[in-house]
Amino acid sequence: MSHEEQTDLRIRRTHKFLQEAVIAHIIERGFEAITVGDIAERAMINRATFYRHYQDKYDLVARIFEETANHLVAQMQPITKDADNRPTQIPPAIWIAFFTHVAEYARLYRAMLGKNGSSWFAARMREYTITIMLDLEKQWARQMDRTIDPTMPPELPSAQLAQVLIGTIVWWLESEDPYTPRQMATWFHRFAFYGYLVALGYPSPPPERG
Amino acid sequence: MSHEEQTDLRIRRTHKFLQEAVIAHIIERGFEAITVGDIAERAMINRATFYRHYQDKYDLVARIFEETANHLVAQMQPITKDADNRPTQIPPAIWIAFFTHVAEYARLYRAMLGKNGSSWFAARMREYTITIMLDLEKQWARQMDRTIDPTMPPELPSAQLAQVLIGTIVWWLESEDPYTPRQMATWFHRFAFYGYLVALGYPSPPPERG
DNA sequence: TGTCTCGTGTTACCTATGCAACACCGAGGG
DNA sequence: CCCTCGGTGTTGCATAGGTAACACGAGACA
Repeated sequence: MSHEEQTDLRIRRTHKFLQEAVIAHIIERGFEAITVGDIAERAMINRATFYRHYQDKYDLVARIFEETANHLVAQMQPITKDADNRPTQIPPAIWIAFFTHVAEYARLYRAMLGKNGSSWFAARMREYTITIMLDLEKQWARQMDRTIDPTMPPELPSAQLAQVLIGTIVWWLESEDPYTPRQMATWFHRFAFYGYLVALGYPSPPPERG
Repeated sequence: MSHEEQTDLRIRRTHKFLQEAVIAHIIERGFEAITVGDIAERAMINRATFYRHYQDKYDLVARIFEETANHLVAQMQPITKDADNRPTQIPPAIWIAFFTHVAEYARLYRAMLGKNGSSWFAARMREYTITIMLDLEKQWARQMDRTIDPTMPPELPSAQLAQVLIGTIVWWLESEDPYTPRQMATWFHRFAFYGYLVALGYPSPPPERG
């Protein structure tokens, strides 16, 4: 964050324009048809400069998701524990923000995750979500007492959660009905997080509020 | 034009972003309230870089108009003479393009030319229109035979034309009714250009078409 | 009155980017 | 078969731009 703020203005500009350009192109023509030259031209960035920042177009798209995800996670700090030592904010505003982001770039995510999408992107998104959740678990473990089944692979709940998240998004994007980000956040959270918290060792799911 | 194309990509970017930034700020907050720092920050351009390209915010806005005007003039080349050796294309498509541009940046021009506008901008716009018209007259003079009243100051018709143009724009922007750019182009041309051409020495106004 | 803040211009130094050229590769196409 | 063509990825050099600092002037305000 503040780490991001103090990078050279030119670098921030370059990242921004390349990201906007590739998103626009994905929406218009799909991902596979795009060349690095297309992206660079639209972004008004020299192609050589592209390679100084990203390995290829896959790297660029992957980092777009990662950066927004990081941004969202950074806002997750206000998660606190309630009187019973359980996470509050249910469904967390952060998930509403996340689904709002997905809605905003619906055509992008549909292009990347849908039937003609790039499977590497779904895989990458899953991977990254897992690492994020593992990090968050460590923070929470510091904050709360909980007893974990020692035979359970520790990354399993995160993998399950990531899978539910992507599945929810795909279903949403292909759904006919215009459900709101808040609805999706609620339903995702209700389904995924209670099982997730129980899997992590919380004896009973916290009550729903908000 | 091709001159513009071969300038350094960074310079084109910088100009573009500074121009977009100042226009957005003018529309939002008016011209006088803006500082160079505001423009630079919004454009993601360092303030020092601003001064490498423009003297101050006045210079920037003036050049925006001048560049669009130059662009429009460059498209005026297809003006030809008809069988009677008079300019064709009436009302010229170029004036429709011009009023379309004004419509697009209506809030900008309203802010700059309206009652609370900056009088220097109107003056600058008038000046620049005059120089453009004088240049065009020279080209036409090469192409056509015409007899000019030798006692008439040669820049007067251009000054009159510029004044009519600005007056037409101001009236349009403050008008309640949504006249189209084509209508405005027609009415401007009908009023201003016939007198203009006669003043330049054409014995009779060309017939209306298009 | 002094000084504090804010906007303006300007400068010296460093760096990110543009540009042009290059080799490489895979897909067509004669 | 060779051959072009388009896209990839890389490199050396020139330069536009970022950064931080500076002096200056014009209010605001005690």
